[in-house]
Amino acid sequence: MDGQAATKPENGTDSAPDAGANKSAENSAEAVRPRGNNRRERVLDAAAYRFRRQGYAATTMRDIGGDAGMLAGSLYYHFKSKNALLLAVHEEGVRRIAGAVDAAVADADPSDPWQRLEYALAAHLQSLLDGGDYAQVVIRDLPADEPELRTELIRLRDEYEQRFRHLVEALPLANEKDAGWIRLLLLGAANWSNTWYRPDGATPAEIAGHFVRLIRNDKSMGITT
Amino acid sequence: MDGQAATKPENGTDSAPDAGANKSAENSAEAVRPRGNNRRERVLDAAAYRFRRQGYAATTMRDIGGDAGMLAGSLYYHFKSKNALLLAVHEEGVRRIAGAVDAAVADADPSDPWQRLEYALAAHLQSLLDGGDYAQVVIRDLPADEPELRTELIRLRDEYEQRFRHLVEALPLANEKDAGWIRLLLLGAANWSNTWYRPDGATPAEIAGHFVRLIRNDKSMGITT
DNA sequence: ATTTTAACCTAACAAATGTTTGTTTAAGGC
DNA sequence: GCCTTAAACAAACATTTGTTAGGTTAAAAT
Repeated sequence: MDGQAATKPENGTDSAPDAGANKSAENSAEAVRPRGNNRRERVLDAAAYRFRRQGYAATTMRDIGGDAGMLAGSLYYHFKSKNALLLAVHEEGVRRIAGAVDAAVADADPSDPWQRLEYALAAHLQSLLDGGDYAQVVIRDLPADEPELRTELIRLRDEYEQRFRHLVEALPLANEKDAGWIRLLLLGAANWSNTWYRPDGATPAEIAGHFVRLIRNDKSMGITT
Repeated sequence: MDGQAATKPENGTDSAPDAGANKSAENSAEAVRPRGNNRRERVLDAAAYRFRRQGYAATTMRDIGGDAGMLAGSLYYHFKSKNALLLAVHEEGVRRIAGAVDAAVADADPSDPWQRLEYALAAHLQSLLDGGDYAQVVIRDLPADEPELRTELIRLRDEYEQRFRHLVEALPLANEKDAGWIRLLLLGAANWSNTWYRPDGATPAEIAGHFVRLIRNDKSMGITT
């Protein structure tokens, strides 16, 4: 009984990220040449996509494989375990969001610490809300089991948030002790924003502007020009 | 026949919430009379405990059963499914945190909307940080699968947060449009606080005080007395 | 043409999962 | 004493899980 090809996954039931890349576009060397490790990127994209929507525990290797256009077992050619996949997503996420924030800060007026903070917060929000799934996973997905992995992921995130610690400490505040609270207030509200953010509402830059303005008020003291 | 008692879980391997209630205290009617539905409460406590630490997806019915002092199958006498357990934890959590906030607001000066907001935020933080596991689950655990359940859980939380909408709208603001941003800023930062909160640091009331003060500044306009 | 190798598939494994079914225990009412 | 019933157990169930082992394909190197 049974045994008649019960499982036939073939390709994902719902192509999530972009499972249609190997069509008939054989112009030169893209679809017909999986020689480069561009498939690993697809796998990572699929993992980030699923981890963001369902969380780590609720995501199966078959989910990821389906989205990446391969079977679950094939994933182990690119990553040695599910944990390794999560770690890779986190690392890439931190890389992206940190790069975005650094670039935004570099664009700001070096003599205006409030603007620097606002630009950084806007980039943080942009990465989190409109940017891909990677940043979201970094912020939200911290599995409780496997404490070693958890420690490593927290270390990655703390290293990133260090930037905001410096940005806030550079503010001209009446009470320097407020720096820590301002950072916790802004970063916490930002990291929570995905629960209420709507693409048709305020943009990340606008949100950052509102948040910074609310706590700025007249707290600045120097900066006369 | 047989009866070698292969599996003998008896009581949890690590008594998590408080698995030591049926000792030898048979004073009148507690340990010897499981007639009341006091076991259901233990099950709910265990579920809240696990859901908070591991999240919904990573928690197994055997985990909960172990903590509650029974086998996984026995849980189905009290709750008809794992989803039902999560829903019950959410309902109880909303009941508790809403009750705490309402009580705190009732204690505040009715003519001082800033104090009312601060007290409410303090109670919210207290429930979230020092209060049991229920409130934490309400805030953090929203499983993505089973959209019906998710919708119901979000409805529960939104109903609760409605209180803050009213509290913020009662503030004497220079720009009324800021009410929404203030609510998102404060509530977001509060809901994120469990990632950095340490019991030996600032108390929930102190945290609420700092947060409210940071955005208050001189935004108030009425309230001369 | 042959070999190599990156990339993937097929097929299974053992363990864990949520849940169900039938049975047992013990307390309380009659 | 018997009967009812709340509460739990014991044992399985059908899937699903992460992971592995060996086979297959096609492009690249020799």
